[in-house]
Amino acid sequence: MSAAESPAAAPQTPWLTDDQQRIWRSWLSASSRVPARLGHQLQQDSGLSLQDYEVLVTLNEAPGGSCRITELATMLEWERSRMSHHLNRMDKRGLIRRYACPDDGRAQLVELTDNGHVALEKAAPGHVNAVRSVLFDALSDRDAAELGRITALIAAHLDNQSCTLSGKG
Amino acid sequence: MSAAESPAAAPQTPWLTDDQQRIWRSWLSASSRVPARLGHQLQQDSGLSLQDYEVLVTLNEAPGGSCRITELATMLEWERSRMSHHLNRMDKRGLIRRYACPDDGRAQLVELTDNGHVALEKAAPGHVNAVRSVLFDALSDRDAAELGRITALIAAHLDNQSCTLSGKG
DNA sequence: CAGACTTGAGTGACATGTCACCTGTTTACT
DNA sequence: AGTAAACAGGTGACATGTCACTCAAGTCTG
Repeated sequence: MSAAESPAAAPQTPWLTDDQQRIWRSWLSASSRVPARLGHQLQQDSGLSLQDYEVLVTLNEAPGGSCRITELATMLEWERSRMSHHLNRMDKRGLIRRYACPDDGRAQLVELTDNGHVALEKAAPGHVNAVRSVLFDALSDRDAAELGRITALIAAHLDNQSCTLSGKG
Repeated sequence: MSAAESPAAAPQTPWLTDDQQRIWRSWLSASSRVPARLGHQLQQDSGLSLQDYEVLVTLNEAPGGSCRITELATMLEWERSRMSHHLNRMDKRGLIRRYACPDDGRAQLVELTDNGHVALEKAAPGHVNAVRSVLFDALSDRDAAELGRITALIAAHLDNQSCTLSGKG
């Protein structure tokens, strides 16, 4: 539901083909609805947002149970200021804790609090079920594998072109 | 980067397999980065957000150039209050206009202003190029078709299970 | 070492999205 | 008609995300 892919064709602009439009809209629909559904489930069942959950998981999996804020932001593909704001909120709720990095006076390390661990462990089973229910139950193993392969291609392509994008492709 | 798909397996909870985790994370990464990239391009080049653009396109394609607010929200898969807030903002910027529906005293119709049409026509070529550059340039025709087929399956699956989701899948 | 530059983190203002709730209209049922 | 339910839309409070900016600590270079 996003791209004006053909409002009275302009001179040099090749619009998307009908097929491409269909693909693009399916993608948009699925990629906005899946996280919406999962977010609702998580919020209902655990009082966590999908974002909270991502932070909890990433910290939980970090070697030593902690990592730098910038590192966390990189892993989550978030902007640093978003990370900072979100950690403030999670800090207030007692889910995470920050402390100075001994090796680098500029850096802060983040780790889960006990509350954070508990929240994650309570939320995880329901969330995993929801992921399966929303995504994997819809697909054969072969289709799921295809989806993984194709989304990996897209991600790799984004890495390559980095930020070289504006107007003309 | 989202799901804690195996923190010390709990009794009855089947976690995701390693393959499923990889698929899931590729999907998450691609589906969050694609709109981020497109949003930046659009904002830089046209001063429109991706959301503005979606509204403009949908209205532009609507038969008669106008439609009801709820109808618009349904097409965009947005909540109605989100629609309402966003239309307020776009109204203030002179992109859209609302007026009473003659057939139904409850309803409002929305349409593009001249400014809105101009903004869309200026933004469209760059956005289309960006979509192609970000998504279709990464994929063979066959892969793109596969992506369309699979995302359509996911969307259809979401339609079916509607909101029957909470905890156990 | 001084000064310029880079890096890690945070902040305030503002844009956007969600939730619970309100108002006015239409529809359905009796 | 009379009333309950459903519906269209809107609002305020609050959660979240972005942008431009600041500050402090490390790094590099003459």
